Amino acid sequence: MNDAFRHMKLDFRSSIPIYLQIVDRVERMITEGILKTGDQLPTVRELATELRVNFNTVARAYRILDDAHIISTQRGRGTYIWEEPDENTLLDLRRMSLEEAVRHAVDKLTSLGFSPPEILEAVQHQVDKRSTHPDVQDKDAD
Amino acid sequence: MNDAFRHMKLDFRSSIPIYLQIVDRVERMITEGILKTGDQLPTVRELATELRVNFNTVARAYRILDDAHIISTQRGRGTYIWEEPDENTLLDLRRMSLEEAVRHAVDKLTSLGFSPPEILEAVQHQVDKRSTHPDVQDKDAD
DNA sequence: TGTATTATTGTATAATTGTATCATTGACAC
DNA sequence: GTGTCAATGATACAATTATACAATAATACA
Repeated sequence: MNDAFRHMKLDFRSSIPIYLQIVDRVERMITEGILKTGDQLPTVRELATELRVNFNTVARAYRILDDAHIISTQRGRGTYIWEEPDENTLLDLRRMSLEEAVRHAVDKLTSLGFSPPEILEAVQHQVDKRSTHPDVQDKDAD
Repeated sequence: MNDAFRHMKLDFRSSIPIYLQIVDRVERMITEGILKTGDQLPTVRELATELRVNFNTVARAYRILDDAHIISTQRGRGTYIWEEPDENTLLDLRRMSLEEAVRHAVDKLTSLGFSPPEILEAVQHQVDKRSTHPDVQDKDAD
């Protein structure tokens, strides 16, 4: 299993359900270029053992990612990153101004106890990542 | 279920509400060392049956203990004595929650056609605003 | 090869867990 | 009386787990 999955920590106390936390982690690994097109994900049972949850919980996360065409799960075969990941199609989007959106996001984060400089740094980090890992399409990576 | 819970007698005539009595008993079991970090508590329904009260009453007690970070209730999994996460885990979780929130926000905005530098600049703007006028909450912006 | 057998994969469904919401009860002030 | 409010109960719900299952792959053997 990809080492990145080993370091995937979950917060069992969070009000965010575990299966959504898993969805999030996988999406992030794709965005960051850790997972590429065609890569195999851990089996539901492997990942479940690693995370100490029931494999159905992992299966539920995979199911969501599958519905969103981010991954492709095949009974008896395994789970793979979808051939043409297009994360932008996954998001239910609303129209809002940039200013407004940013203000809301920053509001939310400061209310969670993050300081503005901290937030700025995180955004900087995100933006950097996007210029370092632009649309990776490496089919023969395995 | 831990035997200690079996001997947990409640006073239904007391003016002290049942849920508070339960809170008290659990706290006592912890200070007495009967319950240790990570131990699983009876399910709300188990304990409710044992004490002959409605399971919502037990749930209410558990909720209070959960808010106080004495126990950790997890839907579908059960209830456990709180384990204080070590410093590193805390920092990890905090960092992850920030990263994920930022990633989602940036995802959303780029999918709306804003470029990363553009987003970064908007955030910079927001952050500046807050450090110059820390009290103002920009009431009329929506 | 071909095929039977076994192991491994994800899937479907029901049971178990805590949560949210509203209804009922009972004590108490007026 | 009756209005109010906290405590408790009833019910429906959501997340997770347990179990049995079906599809695919891997293996053994003729």
